[in-house]
Amino acid sequence: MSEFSVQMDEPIRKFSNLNIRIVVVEQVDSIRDELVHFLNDQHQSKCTVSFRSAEEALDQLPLLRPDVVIVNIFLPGISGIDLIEKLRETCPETQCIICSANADVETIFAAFKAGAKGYLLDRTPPSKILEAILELYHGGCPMSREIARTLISSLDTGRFNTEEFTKREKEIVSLLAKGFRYKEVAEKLFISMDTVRTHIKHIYKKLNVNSRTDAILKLQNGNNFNAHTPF
Amino acid sequence: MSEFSVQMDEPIRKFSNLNIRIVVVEQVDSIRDELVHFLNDQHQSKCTVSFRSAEEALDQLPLLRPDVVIVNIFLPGISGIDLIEKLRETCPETQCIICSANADVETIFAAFKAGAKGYLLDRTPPSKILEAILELYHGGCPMSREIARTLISSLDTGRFNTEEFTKREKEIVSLLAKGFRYKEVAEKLFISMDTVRTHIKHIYKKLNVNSRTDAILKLQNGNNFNAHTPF
DNA sequence: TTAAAAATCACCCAAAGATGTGATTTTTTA
DNA sequence: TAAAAAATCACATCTTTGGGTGATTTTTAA
Repeated sequence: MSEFSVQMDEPIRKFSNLNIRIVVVEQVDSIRDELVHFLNDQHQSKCTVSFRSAEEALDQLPLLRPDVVIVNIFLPGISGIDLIEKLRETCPETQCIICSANADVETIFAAFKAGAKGYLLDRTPPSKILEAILELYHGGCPMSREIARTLISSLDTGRFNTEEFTKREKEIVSLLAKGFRYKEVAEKLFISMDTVRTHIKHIYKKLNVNSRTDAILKLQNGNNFNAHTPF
Repeated sequence: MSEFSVQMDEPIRKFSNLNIRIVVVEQVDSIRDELVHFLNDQHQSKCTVSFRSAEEALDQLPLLRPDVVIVNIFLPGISGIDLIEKLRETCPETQCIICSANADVETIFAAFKAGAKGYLLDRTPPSKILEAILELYHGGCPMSREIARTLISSLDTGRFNTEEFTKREKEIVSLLAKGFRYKEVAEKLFISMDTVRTHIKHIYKKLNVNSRTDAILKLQNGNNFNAHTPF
């Protein structure tokens, strides 16, 4: 069995001749060469070019416009994440998979925010990288198991007991989170500003916070950490 | 080839006798029965019990404590998401996969926030559901391709041109976003509150906002919508 | 139908935030 | 090294927010 997050009713044509055009950006010669050779040995993929730094890649990629770029996060000079960030401008059709030894939430988010569509751990063997490429090519977002778990678990934390809120309070919380001023909330809901204030007092009491930002953080990230979380 | 987000250097033992204990919660008799029969025909899985509503499931599951529960999001009465939410208390070891026809970001986030560890589209055939179960059992987070794409793309949006900020401004933005008061920021950075104010003025000007919340929203969600976005 | 919960409003005060103007020192870079 | 950018601080003012107290009306649920 295999890898990556995939749409399940559309099996991947593992043995068809896709000739997906791939570029590898990896500083370490041995790793890069092994991967490039492997990809060229397969009938689904073709990797005629590779780079050892983001700078070189940025120079050439807009001309090459490959289907997929495999980027190591750790590069000399510009990082893999910044490279992906820049490629979205110059190579909008190209999809990127990032390879990283890091599996912390911050790095994962940074990579996906930058525009990566896949995230593999560094030690992933070439055969599995090819599977990820195929997965990506077919519309999925290939991730190492650990990455998927970290990502999904980071969404999990939150869940403040929003059931505690009344209907009106939920409306107000939602407007607060969008940045509306008390006055604007009042106008939107056709109630007085003092009433808005009262609702907010109740909301803050229930959330055990005392500022809008803390309330939003608590509702977004769960009971998590913010500046005023006592340790 | 196959499915789901997976750790790639630990191949799943597809043909071993795992006997993963599974429970299915699905309202539609035909779908439920087909899945249950399929799972019982496999040597890796065993599904001796199934329910057609969350209420029934909540009653029995704490006693059964299965390895995996397959929950349809659409159930009579309590929804699949709420069921998962409640199970985390009463069945903390049990892992849940949700099945849903919905593929919108809100529902996806709600499911994972509730504690789901996998998310499959409704039309997923039993054989693929089994693959998802195996994937989950091995520490992954199985998702339909479309789900993974929607989830990852939702992270992508943001990315305000953070390059515009100076080093100091980035520090201050980060503290602001965590809910620290001006005074606290000043103390943390060993500068005066007036200096903090000055930096924040510059930050707001660059972001073209005029409140902390709007700044955070802009940095989180990109140039997106907030209360004061002109239409 | 009665008690509880939710929603409404008012008034007051203090704390925090936003905005403007002006200025000095340090660091970066052309 | 000279100009530009970044970082620092001060003072003033006004707006917004947060918190306390108290009260009435409407809705919900026991």
